Amino acid sequence: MSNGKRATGEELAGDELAAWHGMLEAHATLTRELDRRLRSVHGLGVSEFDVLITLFNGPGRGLRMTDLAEAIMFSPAGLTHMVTRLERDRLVQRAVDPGDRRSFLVRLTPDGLARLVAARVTHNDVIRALFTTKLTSAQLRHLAGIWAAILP
Amino acid sequence: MSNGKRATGEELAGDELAAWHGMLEAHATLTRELDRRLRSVHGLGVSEFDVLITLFNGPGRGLRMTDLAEAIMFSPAGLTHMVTRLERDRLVQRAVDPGDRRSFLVRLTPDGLARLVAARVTHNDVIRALFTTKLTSAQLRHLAGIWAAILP
DNA sequence: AAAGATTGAAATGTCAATCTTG
DNA sequence: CAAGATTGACATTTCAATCTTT
Repeated sequence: MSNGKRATGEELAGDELAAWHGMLEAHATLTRELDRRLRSVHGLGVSEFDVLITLFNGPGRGLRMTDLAEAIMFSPAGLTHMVTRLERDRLVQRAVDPGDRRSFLVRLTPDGLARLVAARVTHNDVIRALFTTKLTSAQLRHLAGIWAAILP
Repeated sequence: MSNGKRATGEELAGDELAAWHGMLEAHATLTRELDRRLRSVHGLGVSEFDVLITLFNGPGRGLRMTDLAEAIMFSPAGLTHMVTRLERDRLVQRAVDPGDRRSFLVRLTPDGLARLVAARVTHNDVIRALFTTKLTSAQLRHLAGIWAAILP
């Protein structure tokens, strides 16, 4: 019984340990390299890229602060700080939501759109080079199923 | 062609996108919950736990700063700050390496060992509850193989 | 000079408290 | 009062520069 699942209280071992530890290592390795490349080539960190791509995919290239924070798994305060930086760099713009004046709509500026489009190429290249092209189609399919089973 | 791998320059889509995005979401979700639980029950964050468990697995319950930093994927400076905090809390102890006086050996104290042993139960319980028990044995095996294919 | 480690400054993100609008 | 967002204080981690030993 050197592999497989164990009972509560026992140590993680075998595939259980490899599955968990592998995710930690893979995540750290991939996001660090992605961050390094995005930062050196485009002056954007992974977090900044996530904001821009999420806005890009939103209706009208924009989103409310709350919805944006939820989408990228940021705290409200954290997002405020980040958007303040991005607005200073003229990549996004805030405007009061006419429908609910408590809300701010964040939108990509033309500069932000241009930076995003350029960075997206690097982003996808890195992910393919370090991740998806190292896996078979079956492995990619399995992985998608695994995340679906774990996430609510 | 709504699934599978794409050529360079194209957008991530289908299983490729699900595999990548799923890892980001799963990692964030799992490590946050793990951190919350470890912190509230044992007063340890995930990073602190990683240091303690890595020392525990080291020869003689200790490691050199450099080797410890490498094992937990920390920068040298980051590890120095962290070990300073852990030493203040009497969970680890630094001592000059007799063999090479540039090095410091970090060791678990009795307090550190006790905290680790207690926290490890919570740690393993959370990982099983949120992760490994939601997957079949085949999925765990696939996952282990996937990380092996990606990591160098 | 190179390796091991540390120091202080800077960047990033979270929490608690607060302000405004619904 | 609840929801949306912000503010300031704090914790954590990294980078560049530095110190000591090999």
